Amino acid sequence: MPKQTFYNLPEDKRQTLLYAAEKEFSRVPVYEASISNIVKSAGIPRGSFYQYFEDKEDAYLFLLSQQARTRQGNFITLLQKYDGDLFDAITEMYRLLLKELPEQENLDFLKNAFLNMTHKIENIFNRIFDVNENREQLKEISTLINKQCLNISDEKDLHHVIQIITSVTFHNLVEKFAKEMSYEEAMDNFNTEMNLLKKGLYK
Amino acid sequence: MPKQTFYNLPEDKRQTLLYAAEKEFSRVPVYEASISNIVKSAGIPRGSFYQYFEDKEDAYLFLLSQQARTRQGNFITLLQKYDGDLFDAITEMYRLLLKELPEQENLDFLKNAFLNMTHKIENIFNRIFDVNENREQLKEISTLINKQCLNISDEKDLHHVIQIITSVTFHNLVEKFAKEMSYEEAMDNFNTEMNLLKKGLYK
DNA sequence: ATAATAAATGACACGGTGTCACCTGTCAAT
DNA sequence: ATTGACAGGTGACACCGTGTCATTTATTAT
Repeated sequence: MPKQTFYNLPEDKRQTLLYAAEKEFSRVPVYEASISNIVKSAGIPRGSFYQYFEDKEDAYLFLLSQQARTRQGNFITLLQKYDGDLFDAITEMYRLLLKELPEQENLDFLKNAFLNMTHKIENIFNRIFDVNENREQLKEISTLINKQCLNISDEKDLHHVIQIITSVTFHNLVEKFAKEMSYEEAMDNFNTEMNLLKKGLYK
Repeated sequence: MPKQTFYNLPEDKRQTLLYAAEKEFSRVPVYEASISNIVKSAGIPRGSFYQYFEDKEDAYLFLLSQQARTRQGNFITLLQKYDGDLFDAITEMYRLLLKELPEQENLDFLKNAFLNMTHKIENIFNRIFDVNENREQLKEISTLINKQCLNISDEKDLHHVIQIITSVTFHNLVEKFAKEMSYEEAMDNFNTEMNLLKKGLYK
């Protein structure tokens, strides 16, 4: 959290600083961003930055959550609009996000936020469950899975199902570590989610 | 990718170096890890490190993929064991992973790998779709959603469904950026996955 | 024995971080 | 008007990490 001094700042100076920070975080991912660039661009001395923020991350998370907050509320509204259809609401939300993105001046900022290491790790994770190593394997898997599955009609669907399961598994794993869950807790969550997924896909 | 010189190294020296790197990446997340510590711990001069690897990330990704590779093959075997039941296979895989984790000497390494920034960003992302702001909202959402949904019986399930959708959405978003997909491509993928999810949950 | 090639080495230039002793401006009390 | 106290401003500095490169050393081929 920014320090009190940050909030005591006159509006224009605060905006200048935030703008400089956003510019820097748009240029490169957080871990490559430098405070030196921010203060240079904002025209404030180095020491002042530390008067306002704990460190680089502090400023970054403030910006991120500030941007997130502007989207608050949308979801409920959309849910009402689509009469409780969760998927229609979320699809609309996703669509809006993608649609607005190219026009958004903070596109690079968001891009960096989402790319930030994550995809590298997900790629590695995908490798653990890699089923695309060669066509033979995929055929084999397809045959095996079709014994059980109702809804997977073609290869594209199979790929997507694996995507879904991978991302949910990944999410569970990250959550387990982040919230320091016990083995039992983690398995319990995982099973609940897998069962929900299962219902839709099985004979 | 490590350079050729790395592979030319005598086995014991290579192991010492890898061990030192793993130790450092277990101590802190990649972006905090330092080459200085690795070379000090491995007892090699700084310049040598750059003889073997491009940079820190290079060594890190090598270690990660090396560890991932040891799990290769498991998945197909499990799939056969469970006669093509995708969920049983993946659940078993997850279970094994969690079960083995505490005994694994590289626990901290894996922990850092999964925590590495990701959860911070996911948390922010969750905030965008935040439906847990207050009980009232959750009730409201629950009522709305139950008009459409078949399988969500209690609040816990609702929470998990939202988790699933969030993580799939998140995954799609990261993928879109990582693979520089067009709007159409991204929406297409997203819709396919949402439809697969939908089938299981709707009246 | 010699040349050629590959690898090893560590000092160094560069750039970034966070701190701290000191400076400045403001404002209430005298 | 003067003082002191205090919040905030400032930038030089100590420290640490990166990647490079000229030089040295080892290895191999001729």
